[in-house]
Parts: sequence; C-alpha cells; structure tokens
Amino acid sequence: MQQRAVVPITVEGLKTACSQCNLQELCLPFGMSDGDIDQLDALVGGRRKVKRHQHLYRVGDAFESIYAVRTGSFKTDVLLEDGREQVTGFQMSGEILGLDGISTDAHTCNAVALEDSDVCIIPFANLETLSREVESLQHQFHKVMSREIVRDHGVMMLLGSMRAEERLAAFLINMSQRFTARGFSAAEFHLRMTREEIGSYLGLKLETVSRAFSRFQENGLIAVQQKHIRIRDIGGLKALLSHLPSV
Amino acid sequence: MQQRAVVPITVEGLKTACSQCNLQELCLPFGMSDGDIDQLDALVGGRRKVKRHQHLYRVGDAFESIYAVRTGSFKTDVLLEDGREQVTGFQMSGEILGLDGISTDAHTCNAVALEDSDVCIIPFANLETLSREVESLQHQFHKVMSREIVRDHGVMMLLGSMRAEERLAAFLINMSQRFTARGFSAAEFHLRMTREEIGSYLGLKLETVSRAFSRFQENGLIAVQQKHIRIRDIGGLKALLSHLPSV
DNA sequence: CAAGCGGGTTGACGTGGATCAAACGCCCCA
DNA sequence: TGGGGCGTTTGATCCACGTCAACCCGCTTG
Repeated sequence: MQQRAVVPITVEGLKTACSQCNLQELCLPFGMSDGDIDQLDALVGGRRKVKRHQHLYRVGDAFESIYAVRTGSFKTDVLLEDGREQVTGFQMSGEILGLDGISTDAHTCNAVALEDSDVCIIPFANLETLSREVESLQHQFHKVMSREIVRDHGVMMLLGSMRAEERLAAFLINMSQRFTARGFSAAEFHLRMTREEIGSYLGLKLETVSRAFSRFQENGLIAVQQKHIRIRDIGGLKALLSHLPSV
Repeated sequence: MQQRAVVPITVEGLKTACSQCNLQELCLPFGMSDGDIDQLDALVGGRRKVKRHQHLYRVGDAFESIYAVRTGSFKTDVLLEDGREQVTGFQMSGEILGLDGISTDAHTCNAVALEDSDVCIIPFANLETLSREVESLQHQFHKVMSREIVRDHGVMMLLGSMRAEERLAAFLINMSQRFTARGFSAAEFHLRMTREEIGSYLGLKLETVSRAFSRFQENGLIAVQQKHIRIRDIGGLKALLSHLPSV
C-alpha cells in the first residue's frame, strides 16, 4: 500500500458527475462527446456505498435503477432452491450492474460486494428519458447491453466446451485484461473473490480451482500466493486456450 | 402433414406488417398499444427466407439489422478455433436474433436455420430512430435485451451447476413452455435439432443426451421416438429440477 | 432395389473432476 | 500475543460423464 497525497475534500469534489469522472472510458459514457457527457451529470441519481459482503440488490427486489461501479467490485449470482449457487459474473469499476431487472421490473439475481465498494445510481426511468433525447447515449446503452450478451456467450463457451485448466486460463487472461484497462498491472494483481466463487463461476469445485492454480505454478505460468497472482507467462496461458492439451 | 386450404396470394397479404402479424404477443410489439404497433409497420425492412442449414448471419458479418423469426427455427453458436462448437441458443417464432452484433457492429456468433424458415428484417438504425420517438417501443426493446441476459444466466446455471438429467429436464420443460406459448401442445412436440446440438447447448456429449432420453423413457417421464417427444409426467420432470436425486 | 449415410441407440471401458478428509497458513480479535 | 476460524492446499478415492465402438433405422440417390 502506498501513502497518497492528502487532497482537500469539498462538496464540489464529491458531486456526482460523469463529466468529471475518470472512469468515462470504461463506463456508460464511453465514446460519447464531451458535450453529450455533460448531459449525463443530470442522469446519475446519487451514490451508494456497499460494504464487503453486503447486497447491492437481491433476487425479487423491485427494479428501479441500474448501477455503475465506481470503486470496489461485485459478484452477481443466482441460487437454486437446494442452495446451489451459480456466480454469473464479477464486476469491476466502470461496469454496469442491474440490467437483469429490466425484463420483469424485478431483479433476477443477487449483487454482492466483494470488498467495500461504491456505485453510481442511475434511475432507469431517467436513462430511458434521456436516451430518447441523446442519440449517443441511447446507442451506448444498447452497446452495453449487447456487450453483456456477448460476454454471457463467452461464459457459455467456457462452461459448455472447455476443460478445467482452459477455463481457469481464460479467467486469468480476462482478469488481466480488465486490470490493464483500469491502469493496473497486467501481470500482477489481487483477486477479490474466493476459490469457491471462482469455482462457481467456472463450473468447478474449489478444490479443482486450487489444483489448477498449483499446476499452473508448477509449470511456471503463474506465481500464486493465496489471492495474489503474478502472471509469468501470459503466452503460455493463451496457448492453453488455442487449444489442444500439450501440443 | 395436412392439406391446407388454398388462400389467394395478394400483394396485401404478403406485406410486412406487425399490426397484422399473429406473433405480436411473442415478438417485439408485445405489450404495446395498437396505435403504437401501427408505427412499427414502417420499421420492418422486409423479409428473408432462410433454408434449412443455411446461415442467417455468421461471425464477423457486419451488423446492420436484427431479425424476428416469423416461421421456422434457428440455432446460434460460437466456434472455438479447434472446431469445438458451443450452441448458445435455439430461437423459435417471435424471438429476436442478432442482438450480439450491436456491441461491436459485427456479429459475434452464427445463426443457422434448423428448418426452412423466414424472418423479418429490422434495420437497427431504424429501430433506434423510432424508439427515440415511441416510448413503448424503446421500453419493449430494452425488455427484450434484458430477457436475453436473464435467459443467459439460466443457461449458466444449467451448465455450471446441474447434472446431466437435470439439464435435459430443464431443456424439455423450457421447450414445452415455448411450444405452449405458440399454441402448440405442451405435451407433444417435434424437436428440430439433433442430439449433438442439444448436447452442445447443454454441455453434454450426444451419447449422454441419448442415454438421458432413454432413462426418462424407462421412468415413464416421456415417450421418445427420434425427434418426436411426448411428455407423460411433467411433474416428474420438474421434480428432477427442484432437486436432489431421488428423495 | 441396393447401397450409402446421417442420425440415433446402446454397451464396455476410461478418466477428469467431484468428493471426502486432513492439515496448513493467514488474519482477525480478545 | 495467542487462539480460533475461514480460506486454501493437498492427498486418496469415487463416479458421472466422456470415449470408443458396434449396430440400427429411416432417407436419399443411382
């Protein structure tokens, strides 16, 4: 951890404002002109802090807003009646949560903070109203939803067609890319989720995840120490995907 | 096959028109007022026939339109470079295809007709323009996308957390519900896809699918004859889901 | 009418990942 | 500073599903 310069906190500084936000490039405003982005400032209904392990929303909650992660990270999951959990995604800063609620006006999954986090609240009625006026916002929002669908297809590919080590390699590459996009190291990062949560996401048991990590370490692909990951051979990981066991 | 009455074919009769379409309740216009639906007639850019095994679109094709299935059915899939296929969905009449393309302006999966089919072409630029004017259309479209995301979560649950027989039971129940919604029998229907395609969708090998069908038949849950399915005990199938092997 | 073929079923066997179990290490808190 | 608990690692064993292979059936084609 690094000491950071003390910055005076002012009301201005705390104001919710897409136009001032350094996550623009990762978030809903991505690709919009400065002028259009200024209009978004009116869109955000406020912020909300969510402590580690607290829910942002639960299955069945009335749907009113979507959320943009400002700091921290979340998981979304679905529960089967007998208690089995399926993690459907992990969300980092700039990513949008809550799209599942639009279809039935109620949330269909749970969103839980993996660490102390905070989010921008975007009342959905506002978003629809404004996106009828601001074409670029409309288009961006459609892209965000479509991207989620494409991501889900990738997960289906993972779950339906890959073996354990391929799944974990794909997961690590994906995490690395997302950390990179946020200005963090591509090679060294700290996972916020447990082995069990990774396993649930990847359709594996936690022991299998742990063993795959160990195997990667033995093969010099990564260095693991609990949640801390250092990627030593990204090419090797990618090779695991573009197929074939050891060719 | 049944002889059908000869109906005179006129230009009127062939005209694309949501307001005249009997799929309204299942398709994009669902929930919209008659007045609003009339405006959709301008939206549809035409129709397209797709023969069995032909592609409606392929990975990489430029994205310009989404499609509503009028007759027939489709599968969508994603291919891994080593040839592994993951079927990401099966689409029936009234369902929307092509939403994956919005995110990158190019399609990210393949859509293939399972039988001779035809679709309405909905140019996406038109849809965005019109949905800036017609609030109910905008909202419906958002619901359609969200529903797709929720469906995908269900598939993740299937693939990540269920065993083979649970997956197939969920698949059969889902098909039954969708046939029912279309006015067909809930208990007796004809599958358009092969065992291999079902297996790919469910993350199983075709032999496993075949064996699970046979097991269901032995247990009096269904009667199978190739692609023809008759459900004899829908409660029994549902019981397989709400859990626990034989309790 | 025969031959070929794609799709489906069934059996025998192999294996990747699940399950069960034990021990370890980090971290929180008294 | 020491104890307790959660998360993780690792080993031994099991089993659900994959793999390989034979065969069947209904359709198409010459």
